[in-house]
Amino acid sequence: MQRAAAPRFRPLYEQIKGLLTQSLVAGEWKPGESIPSEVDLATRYKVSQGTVRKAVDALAAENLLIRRQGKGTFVATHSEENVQHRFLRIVADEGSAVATHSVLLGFARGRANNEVGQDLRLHAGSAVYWITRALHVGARALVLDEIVLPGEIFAGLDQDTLANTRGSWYSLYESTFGVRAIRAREQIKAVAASEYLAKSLKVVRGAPLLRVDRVTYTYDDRPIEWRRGWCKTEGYHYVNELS
Amino acid sequence: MQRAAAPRFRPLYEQIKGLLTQSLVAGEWKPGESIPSEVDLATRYKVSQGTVRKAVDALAAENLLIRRQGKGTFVATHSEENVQHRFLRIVADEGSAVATHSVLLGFARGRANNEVGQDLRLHAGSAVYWITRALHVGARALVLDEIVLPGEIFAGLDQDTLANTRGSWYSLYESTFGVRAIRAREQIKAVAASEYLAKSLKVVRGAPLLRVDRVTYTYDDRPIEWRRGWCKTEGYHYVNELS
DNA sequence: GAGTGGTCTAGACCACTTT
DNA sequence: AAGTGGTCTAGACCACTCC
Repeated sequence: MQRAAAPRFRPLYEQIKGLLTQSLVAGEWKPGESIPSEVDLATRYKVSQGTVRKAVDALAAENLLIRRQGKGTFVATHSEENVQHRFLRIVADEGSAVATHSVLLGFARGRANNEVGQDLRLHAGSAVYWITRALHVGARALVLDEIVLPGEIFAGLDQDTLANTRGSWYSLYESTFGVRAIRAREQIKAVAASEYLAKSLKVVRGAPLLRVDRVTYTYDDRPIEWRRGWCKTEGYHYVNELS
Repeated sequence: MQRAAAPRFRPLYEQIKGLLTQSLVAGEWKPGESIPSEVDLATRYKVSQGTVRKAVDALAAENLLIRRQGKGTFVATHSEENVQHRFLRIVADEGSAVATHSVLLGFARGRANNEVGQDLRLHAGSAVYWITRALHVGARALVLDEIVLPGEIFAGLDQDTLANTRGSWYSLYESTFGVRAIRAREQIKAVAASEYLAKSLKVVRGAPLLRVDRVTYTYDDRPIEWRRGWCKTEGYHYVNELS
């Protein structure tokens, strides 16, 4: 492979990384499938195995690929057990993961308001799906979520599909709409429960709740989902590792 | 270098990483200083430069070392401008970093209670410093922190030192006590402001606050600091990147 | 045993910083 | 020009998985 004439130096392995990402976006290899072996990729791109290796390492570090010694390199998916809670940071106070199930409360087609439109980089008034759901732990509601999805990306989404989805919604996005959630940014505030929230979450009005805003992105930092969740934190908390 | 006979395979570069970490712990290279060049280290450990490289890469990924092309590899420090906010996740709603200064409110020698003792892995009743401070933005208090430090590690700590510390306390720990904060774990809840908190933060009693518990660790996962902070989130929020 | 990713080496050369 | 980290190569061999 020829190094592109560049005003600023761009390493070969980054170019390879870009080509691999393109193939991922184009769906050449689907979530859960294995990609070609390192030697095959090296042949294909006419570089050494070491260079392919560095590109794959970078994508694995970003959780786009998963390496398995002796088996191969696989396209990451949200359906796997071990990543079910990849974006869920709420745990019980004792530290155990929460087993939640989703209860659909509302589903509507609508138009993006200013706040959502800006976060999702949509034109004002773009068509969106506006969804409300609760996350239950056993019989008790722990989180109430408002979820907004761009109509263009999730065309044809319907209520029944969502109501029947078990596990993470991100695996649904992936399998049904070919949209892969890669990273997310959360903004957290403490707020007082409104009348409606208090009733839904069975707390007193004005009770302190965690409000978690999330924008989720796919490849190339393209936003695909807007969320606002209100979470009761008695017996539960939000965890974060800093380094 | 001879590969250690091992029941389970342990890569060479991990062993080198361990040796480098030992030197860091022992203080052979101090924060801000440069470590020997890759070729020097390769000679010293009798391995190839590539192997040293991989070990250094790993430590750089953990933020223990900082690589600077053309200059060398340096021991990370908390005094640098760009890492001042390494552990501070509170930002203004517009996204700009907050410029805070610390105001010391209380300083006492005491004994660890059960909760703190457990988190800091101290024996019940161990001597600790018990500190209260506020983080101000301009004239307004934004966060109220309770900070507990093990007496053994921070022997000789006094009130004036803390009161005169500008910037992150972690640089003080580093420079004065040789204790390097490496990583931290935070647990976040929404709580209602107590009488005392309401007065300190100038909010109404019962107002929702973010309660952020943090345990900070040094090398080998040894806990060095316990914190509980209460944070007002009007105009500010806690940010987190998920991937 | 064959195929995969993972480690390690030795050497060449490039990009960046300082002298 | 010298010294540092950064890239890239080619090849050998190791560890793991599956047939």
